[in-house]
Amino acid sequence: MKGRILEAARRIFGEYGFHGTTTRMIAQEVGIDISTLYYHWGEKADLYEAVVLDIYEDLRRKLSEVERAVQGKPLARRMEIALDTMTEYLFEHPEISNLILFRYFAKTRHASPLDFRVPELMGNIAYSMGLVADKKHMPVDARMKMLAVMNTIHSFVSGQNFFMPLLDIDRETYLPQVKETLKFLLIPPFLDLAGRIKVKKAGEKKAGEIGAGNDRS
Amino acid sequence: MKGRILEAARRIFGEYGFHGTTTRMIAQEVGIDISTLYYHWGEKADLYEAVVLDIYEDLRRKLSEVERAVQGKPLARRMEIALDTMTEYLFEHPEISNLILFRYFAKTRHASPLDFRVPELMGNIAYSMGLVADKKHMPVDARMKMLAVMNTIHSFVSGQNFFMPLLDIDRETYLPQVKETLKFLLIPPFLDLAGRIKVKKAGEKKAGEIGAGNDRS
DNA sequence: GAATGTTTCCATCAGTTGCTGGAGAGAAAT
DNA sequence: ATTTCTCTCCAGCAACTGATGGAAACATTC
Repeated sequence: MKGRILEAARRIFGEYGFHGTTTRMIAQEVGIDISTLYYHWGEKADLYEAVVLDIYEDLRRKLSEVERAVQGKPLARRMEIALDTMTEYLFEHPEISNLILFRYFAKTRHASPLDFRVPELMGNIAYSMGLVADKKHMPVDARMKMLAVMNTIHSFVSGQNFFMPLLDIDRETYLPQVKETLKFLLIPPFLDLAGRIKVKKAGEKKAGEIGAGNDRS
Repeated sequence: MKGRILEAARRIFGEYGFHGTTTRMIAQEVGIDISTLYYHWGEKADLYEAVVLDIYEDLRRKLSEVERAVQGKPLARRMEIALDTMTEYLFEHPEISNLILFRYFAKTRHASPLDFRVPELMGNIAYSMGLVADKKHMPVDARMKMLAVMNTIHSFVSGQNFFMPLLDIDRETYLPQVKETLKFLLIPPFLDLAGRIKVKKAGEKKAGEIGAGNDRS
C-alpha cells in the first residue's frame, strides 16, 4: 500500500506540482481514504520528499545503465546513445522531468538532505562523457555543462504539451525532433572540447581515455 | 493602481506559481484589500493571464532590441551579444523565466489566446541569427533549436537558487559561469550550421546574409 | 451643494485544505 | 477466547481559499 501511494503521488505531484496537488487527489487516485495516506506517509511535505528521493534514485539508476552502455565507444557515439536513451526514458516517465524542474523554483524547500545526490549524478555522467578525469572532484564549469545538458532535455519533456501544439506536430514527430535538436546542439561543443583537451594532453603525455579518436561527421 | 497590482502579481506569481499564490498574498504585497484587487482584475485566473501577457510583451520588446543591436555583426559575435544580453536581462527579471517555465506544465491552461506570440518571438530571433531566410514561415527544426536555446537560459535563471548552493558558488560567480556555459554550448552548433548553409548556397547562388565570414576561434 | 460615478475597504460567504481522534475490521500472537 | 497489533475508514476540526455585497470615502460633473 505504501508503495502504491508513492507511485500515485509521483504521478500527481509530477503533474500538478506541490501546491497544485491535494492529499485528497492522491488518495482518490489510489482509491483509499486520506487518513490511510497520512497513516503511511505523515504530512504532505514528507510524502513529497519521498517522491523526489524516489525519482532521483530512478534517474541515478538509469544514468548508471547509460554509463555502462557507452563504455568503449567513441565520444560522438557515446553522446548520441546517452542523449537518445535519456530522452526516451524521460518521455516514458515525464513526471521525473516535471518534478526536477518544479524543484528549481520550489519555495517549499527546507534544504533537503537529498541534494547531495545531484553532484553525484552529474559526476558520473560527466566522467562517462570524458569531460573530467576525476569522478569525485568536478570543476564548476564541467558541472555547469552537465546541468545545461540535463536541463535542456527536461525542458523538452516537461514542455511537450506546450510545445507540440505550438509547433503543430504530434507526439510521433515531436520525439525524434527533440532527439535531433539535442544532438545538433549538444554534440559539437563537446567534440570541440575533447579535441582541445586531446591536443593539449598529447603535448604533455599520452592521449588516452578521452575523445577516443574520431572527428565530426 | 491597476498597474501596481499587476507588477506585484508578476513578482508573486513568478515566485510561487499559480497554485502557490493566493490573491491575499498579492493584495498584501501592494498594501490593499483583496476586494480592491478583484475590483480591478476580476478573478485570479484573469489576473494571471494578464501577468503572462505582460511578461511576453517584455520579452518580445527585449528580443527586438537585441535583434537591432546585433545587425551587421558576424554570426559568432551576434550570438555572443544575444546570449549575454538575454542572460543579463532575465537575471534582472527572473520572474519572466519562472513564469515561462511554469507554463510548461500548467494544467491551468484553457488554450490561452496569447500562445500565438511564441512563434512570433522565435521567428524574429531565428531570423536575426541567420537560421532562416523567411521570418514568417519557420521550419519545425529551426523552431526546436530556438526553443532549446531559450529553455537553456530560462533553466539557469529559474534554477539559480537551486544550483548556486549545489555548485557552491555565489551569484557573482554564477552569472558569468552561466554566460560562459551558454556560449560554449550554443555557439559551435550554429556556426557549424551556418558554415554548411553557406557552402551549400555558394554552390548555387551568392552567399549573402548568413554567417558573415568568420570561423571558430 | 447635490448628484453622479469611481475606488476603496469591512464583513462575510461557501467550499477546500491539511490534518487528526477514535472507532472498527482483520489478522496474528498469547 | 482474549489480547495485541496493523491497517483502514468515518466524521470532523480549524485554517485558509477564491469570491461577493454593501457601505463608506473620494473625486467629478452639473
